[in-house]
Amino acid sequence: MSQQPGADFISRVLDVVASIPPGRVMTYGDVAAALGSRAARAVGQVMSHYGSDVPWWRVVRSSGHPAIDHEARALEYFRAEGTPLKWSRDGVHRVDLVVARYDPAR
DNA sequence: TGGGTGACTAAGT
DNA sequence: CACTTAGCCACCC
Repeated sequence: MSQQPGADFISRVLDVVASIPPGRVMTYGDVAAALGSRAARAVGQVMSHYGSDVPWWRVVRSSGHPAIDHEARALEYFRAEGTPLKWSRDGVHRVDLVVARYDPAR
């Protein structure tokens, strides 16, 4: 009990994402885990509908790829924030999770 | 109440 | 690492 007013799944997801510092990233699974759930997909759903008010680019997939169909937009933020990046031969960019992964509990 | 959807993840190839 | 298949969870109609 003791859930704060309006503290439903959506509000908590947005709160966690907003807590990610610049230059760092979290995976969808990590955000879900921070909420005590495994609903990585549900996190993505929330981002797609409510992510416009939070740094959604700081949430990436387990492989370090940014949100599907938003890679180009995310790249601009990554470069501006100095997020550690790695590149594939085709010019496909991806976050270096080894360096940039952020754990709110640590 | 039940079924479909998706800005996902893990495991196998 | 890339692609494919199956499993998951919360949301919406």
